[in-house]
Amino acid sequence: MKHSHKRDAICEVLKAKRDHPTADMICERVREKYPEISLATVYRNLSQLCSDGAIIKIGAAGRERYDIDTSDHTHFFCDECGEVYDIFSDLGFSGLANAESEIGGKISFAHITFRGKCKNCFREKI
Amino acid sequence: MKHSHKRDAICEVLKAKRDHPTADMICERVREKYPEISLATVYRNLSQLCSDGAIIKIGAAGRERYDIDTSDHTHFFCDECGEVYDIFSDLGFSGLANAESEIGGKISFAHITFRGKCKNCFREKI
DNA sequence: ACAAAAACGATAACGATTATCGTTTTCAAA
DNA sequence: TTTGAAAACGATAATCGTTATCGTTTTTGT
Repeated sequence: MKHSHKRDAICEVLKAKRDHPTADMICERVREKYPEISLATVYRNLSQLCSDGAIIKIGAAGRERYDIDTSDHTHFFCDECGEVYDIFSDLGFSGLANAESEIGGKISFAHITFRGKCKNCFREKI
Repeated sequence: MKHSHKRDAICEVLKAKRDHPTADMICERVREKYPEISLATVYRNLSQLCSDGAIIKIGAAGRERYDIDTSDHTHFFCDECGEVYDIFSDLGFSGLANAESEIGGKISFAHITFRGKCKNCFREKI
């Protein structure tokens, strides 16, 4: 895993604040250190890091977000404020075999996301 | 639920073949009956049907697909041929409470999709 | 029959992402 | 430490799915 300085900075940004930023959020943050970095460079490095398996893309149609935690976990999108949170709890997900036998093929990947109101936004509704 | 002729035709197309077509697939198929229909009309009617709750959009980042079956079920995307299949099996999904207490908010929606190889593509690999 | 509302087709606009291209930086071998 | 090829870069054009605009046509209720 060789890293250029800018690619390193992108990883640092992802490590520093685990809020699953979008490409342009990452670009803004890296600019605090490298004010001249181009959005193209951010995208270029993000897709490279993805194919290296160093980071993952969270499937957020139309506006991708990135996560440096590649371990198996789930994401929660707050419909109110747009924040994205990690979920590490056991989801008691046992029906994979059922699903697999229904389609008669091979499932390699289960993608789960949640939507709703986060702690803060839920409270504010009072 | 008032429907224009073209909007009806779109629903017919969705009923006729449950392969979760994209907007332009739908456009092509409707053109067999209405050769002059515009892709804009297809999109306009699809989003109207979605907000009426008559159809659902399957979250397939970058290339949306549409399903006239609005009942609670899951989708399987074949990575090989791109086809999308329904899954109605019980997924034994019991961990919602865990997830909810972890985030401390309110989960209103769980979105699950599967990826892998479908029956046909899995067989062909022999 | 007729006016208002809804739907339409063509096409421009949009926003996120990717590709192109000429320049700059990195880095290992000489 | 020079040097040359590979990698990375910034700027910007291009792409692609989708949405918005707008002037025209069709439908609908009276």
